[in-house]
Amino acid sequence: MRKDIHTDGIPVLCVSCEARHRGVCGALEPEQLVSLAKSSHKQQAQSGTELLGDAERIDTYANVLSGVVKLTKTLSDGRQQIVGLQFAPDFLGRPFKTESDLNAEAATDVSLCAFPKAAVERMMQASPELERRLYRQALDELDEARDWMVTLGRKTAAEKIASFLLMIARHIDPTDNPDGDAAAFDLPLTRADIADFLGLTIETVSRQLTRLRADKVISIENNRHIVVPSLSRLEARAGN
Amino acid sequence: MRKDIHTDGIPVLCVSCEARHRGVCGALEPEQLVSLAKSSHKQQAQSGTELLGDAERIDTYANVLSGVVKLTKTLSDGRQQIVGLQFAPDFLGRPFKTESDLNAEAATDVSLCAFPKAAVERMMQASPELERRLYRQALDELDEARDWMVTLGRKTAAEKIASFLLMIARHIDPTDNPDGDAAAFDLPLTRADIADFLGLTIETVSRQLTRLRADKVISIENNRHIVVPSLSRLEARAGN
DNA sequence: AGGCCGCGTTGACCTCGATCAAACGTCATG
DNA sequence: CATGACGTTTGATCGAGGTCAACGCGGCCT
Repeated sequence: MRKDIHTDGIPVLCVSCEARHRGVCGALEPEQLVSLAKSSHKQQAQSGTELLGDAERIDTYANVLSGVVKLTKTLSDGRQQIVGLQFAPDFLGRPFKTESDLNAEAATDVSLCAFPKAAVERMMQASPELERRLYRQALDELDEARDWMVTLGRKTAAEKIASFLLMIARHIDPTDNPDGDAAAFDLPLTRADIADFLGLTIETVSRQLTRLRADKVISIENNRHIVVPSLSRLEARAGN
Repeated sequence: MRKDIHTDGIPVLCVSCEARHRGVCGALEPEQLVSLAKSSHKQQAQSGTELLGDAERIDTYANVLSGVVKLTKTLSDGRQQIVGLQFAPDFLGRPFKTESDLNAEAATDVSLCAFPKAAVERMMQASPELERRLYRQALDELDEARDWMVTLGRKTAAEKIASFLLMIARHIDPTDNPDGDAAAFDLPLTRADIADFLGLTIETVSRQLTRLRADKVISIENNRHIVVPSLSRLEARAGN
């Protein structure tokens, strides 16, 4: 599905963006791509690793090539909230700002294509098309954030879990089910992460998952692998 | 503070944007401004009016000149969540999309400077500077949305109310208090709106406000006018 | 006047989800 | 093997906030 091309021995991995019409590279001319690729480096990170310099001095942009990155915010007493999840081939970084109170952390093992901030911003000046793409992604993220505000503010725990599973199912597994009503995927988050994402506790997350299993809406293998026989039955529990 | 200029008898009201370095007009050359102003029209709306065509077929962009606009989402059973508040001189509209499940409604009496979508998008093509500004506003809104996700997901009712009052205080009343620790303002929202904004019920909102008043953190006049003797004491209750 | 409606407050009660606590399975380690 | 760390599940209990209900207040109608 993804074809990696190489230039000067440097893999222009972010070609994968183009496949889903998002991200940086689809917007650039070939010679611009090469120039950007020269300043980039591929980066692997294990689950749990902090990315992008621990929320201070953001000098790196990156494309997510595989895995899931969680964006978190933490209150002074330790309460935490996940405010965004970035899947491949999302773009990671905050233009026009050098600092942020956001933390980016690898939720699963992650591979990134990282660029120095300066290179991307230079490229953005040169290519209105690139800027347009980043603008679009920001608007998409804004839409997603607002959707989750409804989930956080107005849905019950059961509805939150159902909504979360649906969201994951939409991001993963679009491959082998030819528009069937079923889905199967590995959860990219631990129970603790799911709790931080939904504004719940791990116990509540666990109980609600158990309840969905007892009701035959999902089945769970190895605590991580989820099988959804009928997405529409799951949707009926999401409360939209 | 705001100076309205006139061109061909059409008031280019959105000059007010420039005053706060945001919005459409500051990014345009004078002749572009005139062209845009010709296609614009000022619009007044009473509190409660639906704006931008009831969430379908968004064909209008607008600058908020005065008042507050609430962006809401509603679940099928009627539960509602406010996902954004737009103050002057924010820009209202969703580029690159013709529909949205968002509702825009006047929270207070509002005056707008409305443009046909086509005119703004044409102008955006011509002026990278304009697009850049809109991009920046989208990123700012994203930051705000993520801040509120923390509030919605992880704060107690008391902390939510304190955070809300602080947010309002920052948006209104920056004028007469020369960086003092005090503030005073009229709430632009009803109790029901505050509840929808914070993911609470009106009763809880009312109780928490009463509690803040009992603790002398705020005083309330006419149910709408709030006086905050010490913003830092209020901040201590916001739980950040 | 009286009555009604929209908005806000207050009280009594209950429920959903948090909290506290214990135990389980699966690893990697000594 | 035992040991411990980690993620997860399950149970018992508690409390913050929701629900239901009554009432107060001011404005606007006829």
